Amino acid sequence: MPRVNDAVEAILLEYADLLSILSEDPFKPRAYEKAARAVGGYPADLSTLDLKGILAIPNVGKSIGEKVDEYLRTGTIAALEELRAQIPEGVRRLMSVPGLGPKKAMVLYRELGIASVEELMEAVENDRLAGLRGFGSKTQENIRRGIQQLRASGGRVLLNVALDLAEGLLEELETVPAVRRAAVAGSLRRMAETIGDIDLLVSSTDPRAVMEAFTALPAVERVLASGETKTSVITRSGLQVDLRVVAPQVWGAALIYFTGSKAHNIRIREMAVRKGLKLSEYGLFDAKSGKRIVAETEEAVYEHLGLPYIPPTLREDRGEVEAALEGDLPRLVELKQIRGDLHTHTNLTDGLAPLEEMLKAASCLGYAYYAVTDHAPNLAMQRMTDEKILGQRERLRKLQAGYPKMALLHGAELNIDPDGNVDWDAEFLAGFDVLVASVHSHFNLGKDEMTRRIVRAMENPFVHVLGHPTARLIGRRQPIEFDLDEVFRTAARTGTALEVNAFPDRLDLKDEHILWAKRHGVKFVIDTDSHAPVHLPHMRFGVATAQRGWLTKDDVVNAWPLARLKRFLRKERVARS
DNA sequence: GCCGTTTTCGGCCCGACTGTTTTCAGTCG
Repeated sequence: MPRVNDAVEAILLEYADLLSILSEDPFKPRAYEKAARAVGGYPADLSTLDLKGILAIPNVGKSIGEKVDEYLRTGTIAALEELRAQIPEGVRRLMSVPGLGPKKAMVLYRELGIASVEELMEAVENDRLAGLRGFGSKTQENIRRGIQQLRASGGRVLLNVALDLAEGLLEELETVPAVRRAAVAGSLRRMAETIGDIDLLVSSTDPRAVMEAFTALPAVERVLASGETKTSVITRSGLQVDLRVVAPQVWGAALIYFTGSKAHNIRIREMAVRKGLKLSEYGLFDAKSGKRIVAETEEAVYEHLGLPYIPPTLREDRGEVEAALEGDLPRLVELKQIRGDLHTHTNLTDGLAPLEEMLKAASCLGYAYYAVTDHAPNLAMQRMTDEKILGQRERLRKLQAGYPKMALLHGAELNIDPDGNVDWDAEFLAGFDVLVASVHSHFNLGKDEMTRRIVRAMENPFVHVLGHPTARLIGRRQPIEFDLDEVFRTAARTGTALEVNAFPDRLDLKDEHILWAKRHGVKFVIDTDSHAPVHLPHMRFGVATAQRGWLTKDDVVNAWPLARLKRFLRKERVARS
């Protein structure tokens, strides 16, 4: 179930956006943004708090606290409704065009009445922006390109958003008496990085009752179509959900069919044909007699095709059918094999929680080791100093006694500057247990320059991990451009692990690049980049992405026992210095 | 609007980049 905290976070962010358009005071919207982040990262469920409890959340004071309380009691905020009445929703969406902020969005609305991305595109095409103060030819071109980028990402949502919604719907469906089994299918079951719509599968002998219950769910805003086998709805969050209902005896065949991918299905259907069989969502049939052979479980269907079970995260027709036939399917890394997190933050820099709280939350996950890697000084906005990070190390060493089962590692997230240098000199760097180095700025270097920059950072003997290698933010920032082969070769040569960043808007490296890098003999680390305790469980998205990149336990250094991890960190340092 | 003191109001992560300006506003991270 999505937490109500997430809904409140979204509401406060909307309030902040509207204020940034309407208010001259730049600090007010920032106060709402800070409060929104604090609420999203707050460990307690807001619905369990009274006003006093709400006011205990950092950065939530009287004014915002009362608005949150109002929302929890009534489902709406009067002040927000007033702002909404002044600014059409489309104007707010203008700000999602890269390069457009609140001020320019307001100029467009006030001067030209532009209140949607579509109207903006039309205005650009008809050259109506010319002469508008602050909108020169380059700005117009940037807007045009920005809109194209926006369109390319379509109406897709991030994996965690779709999964929260889907799991909530499943929970509710499972309480319906007519529902035998219920599962997520489609791209969401394959854990693709973004999701266009949610596919749910239910088995039942009474489809009509299931459909009635489904369309009556509170999350459903509008029913697009509803029949005996398929119903499509739009949820309040704007996401489309397709529900299919099948007979219990064809569950497995239907699950394969609706999980896809389409390309994977085509491959295995072709295999069936060559064997004199026919595969559909209703089962595997003998082509001649039309008699059903198997359908009840996925395993049975694959087995009768002469295949082992293929995990959903592999079903992309990237060679998994061939590998299955050869008996070469990888034994994919699993969440329960992950022994620690090597990239996390605290409120010493831009995290939301103090060191102690992060450690406590991590130990609840049963980790054998855990690294704290706050930002280094060159990311000036974080105001890190040598004294602060050494003080943190001292605190961490003292806290170790309280965690007999979890080794506490002290690290930092270094900044790779345009020349490939990182924060601090060798002597200072040598004092850390683990160091992640990442690109945080200068995203627009030429490809060769960018490649040299990253290669140089990996050649630094103290850098263990290249953090979020392409620096992309899904739907918001394009990946930086560099020579992937060169970087992957360097990672293998220098023994630098490439990060699979599990944060849902990063998932960086992405699945295809992981698969590619693995062929170079690279080792990986799956990290959450957590900025609050509630981010630590994002590990599942990183593991799913690693699975989509065919990684096994042996490929992933934080699936190794502590002793082997330490050898990796030590050995590589010696070998390269 | 929040916070922390300077206990009643002033500061609020800081810096770079871009495109537009003619000395800077807006946007971004």
